[in-house]
Amino acid sequence: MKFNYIADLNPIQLKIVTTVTGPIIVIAGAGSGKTRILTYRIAHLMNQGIDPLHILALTFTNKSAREMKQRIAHLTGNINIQNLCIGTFHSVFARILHTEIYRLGYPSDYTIYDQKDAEHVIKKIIEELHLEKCFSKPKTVLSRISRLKNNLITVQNYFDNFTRHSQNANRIGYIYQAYIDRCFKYGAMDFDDILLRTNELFTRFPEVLSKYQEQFKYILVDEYQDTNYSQYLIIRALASRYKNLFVVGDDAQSIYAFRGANIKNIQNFQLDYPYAKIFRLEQNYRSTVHIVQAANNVIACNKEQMSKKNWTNNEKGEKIKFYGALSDKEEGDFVANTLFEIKLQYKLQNKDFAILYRTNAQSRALEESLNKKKIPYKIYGGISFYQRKEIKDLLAYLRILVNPNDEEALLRIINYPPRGIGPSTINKLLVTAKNHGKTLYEVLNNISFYAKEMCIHKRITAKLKEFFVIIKHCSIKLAEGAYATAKEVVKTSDFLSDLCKDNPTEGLSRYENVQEFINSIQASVSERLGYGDNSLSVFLKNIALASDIEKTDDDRVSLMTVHLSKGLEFTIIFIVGMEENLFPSMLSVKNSANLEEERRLFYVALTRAKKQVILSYATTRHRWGGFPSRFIEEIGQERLTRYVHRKN
DNA sequence: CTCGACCGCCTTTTT
DNA sequence: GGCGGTCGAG
Repeated sequence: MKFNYIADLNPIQLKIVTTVTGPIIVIAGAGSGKTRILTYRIAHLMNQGIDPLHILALTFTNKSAREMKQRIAHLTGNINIQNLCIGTFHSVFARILHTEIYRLGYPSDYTIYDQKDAEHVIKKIIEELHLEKCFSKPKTVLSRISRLKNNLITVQNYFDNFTRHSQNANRIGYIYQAYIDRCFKYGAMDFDDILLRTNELFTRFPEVLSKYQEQFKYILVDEYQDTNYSQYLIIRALASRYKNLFVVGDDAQSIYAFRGANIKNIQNFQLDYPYAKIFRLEQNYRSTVHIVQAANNVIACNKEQMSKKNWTNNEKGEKIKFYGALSDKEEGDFVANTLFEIKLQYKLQNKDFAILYRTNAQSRALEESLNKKKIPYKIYGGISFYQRKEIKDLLAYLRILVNPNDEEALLRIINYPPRGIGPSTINKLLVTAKNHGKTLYEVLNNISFYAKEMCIHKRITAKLKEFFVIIKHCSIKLAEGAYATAKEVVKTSDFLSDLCKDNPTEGLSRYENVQEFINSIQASVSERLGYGDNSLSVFLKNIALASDIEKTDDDRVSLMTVHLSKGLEFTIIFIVGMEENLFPSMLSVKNSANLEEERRLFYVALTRAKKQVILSYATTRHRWGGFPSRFIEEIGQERLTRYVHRKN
């Protein structure tokens, strides 16, 4: 299979794509053809006769993994494309753990906890240790623990080196210990555990590491500037035998420090691999001169950065536009109206436009305005489909069937829909389980035996039995697959009747969500047919790591946070909410490192656009509102025009 | 002891 | 504007 490297790539790109072995780092400016490099390189490896089984490509989002796979399939004509391992760190290593984790005492059908699940476990631990006064927000505690895990700091390590006789630090240590124990007992892992346990696996079982070193002889990492220490160690371990490690990144686009991303990973690559070849891609093929220069002006305000000169041969284009609105509502109307006009003027499609914002909460005002104008849109991210209450409830039923130790899931549904099992009964159950060293599931399974000791009413015992019959009944269906099981859960748990109770319209949409979910199971199961795996278990892991159901690719305006927009491009970009304390966020302005990350975030936003960027802010907004962002000034007068305020 | 209604909270960003 | 927590009724 051949494709035309020469015509599609510039000389540097060609060199990068065809240098097959050894460590390579590419510093790739925005719009410099990074995705093209990655896809062509993988296609080239395959054309050189390298078995796709030996190639591992790690991306930052599932979406980019999917897109990359499609492009490679296109380039290579589909040879063995399904053997190619492309995915996010989390999805790739979750899959590896599925086969290897038994070595660490976890079940292969382990459950993956999302942030809300993890927060809830932390919350219960705080309550049990009576530390509510010290830590009112589980979220904060979880993020501290997350930092420790991402830096592979064990509990012991933490107590030895980081607590320094501070009482609060010690308390965090106790919660950390309890959290790890509990997750292990539940057969559960949070997102950080997937990376942490992979490291543990590779360290404790060299033969396992060796196996995957042999499998993944060629490793490619996208968005290397956003890897954390835990991810860095995994890559280093896997690549240490063959050293065919190819990383791409741009320090100017590092926007995940809050999640533990460490910019040193990219800066120190050449220390780890002294013979690494380094390439720079500085020509921007995406944007106009005005956009590239505006972005350069903005990023130049940062002190911490590797120097580079991004430039373009593209047309000059139009200046960045800036509009001041009176309210968030009016800002939405401005965006909808302007979008509509530009679309007619340049004969564009809806999907040529994206509207970007700093926080998910900003999407609502935009939705209303777009609806008024009848402009179809799609919101990415936000409260994802799988995080909706009704879906999480249904998921909890499925989780408990696959992994009976998942107490978090069990507690979620033991009284949902309401069946008369309240907090005090649940507490008795927990105490009994603890006293006998049993799991909650085991106690329920044998409730007649424990009922007397627990001093519960016959009526309540009956309720508990009734509940457990539902669980048992559904687990019989497991053999028939995920789809049949989910349908059985909905049927026997009386799930749907509860949905419409309070609010008929909202209830209907919840009902539809459940329907859609069931359908998606069916689709996913038929897709996966023949894998010979417990389909429900695999399905649950996949959706824990997927952010959303992919909708069909129709003609809609895209709405998303700036974070989610990284790696994407659109003809026209709107960036709304350009206000001090919103963008940059108020939590970042006190600290220069955080402010610089916000600035990189704005840099990412600007460089998504091919032809035009339109900025706006509102003087009043639900909570904040106010003054134009400092970033507006940083664009530079020669790149910016301000709208004269129109009265509508 | 459980359920449902109401009140007040808080709002970065994500695998 | 959505969620969790609290309080009063059954």
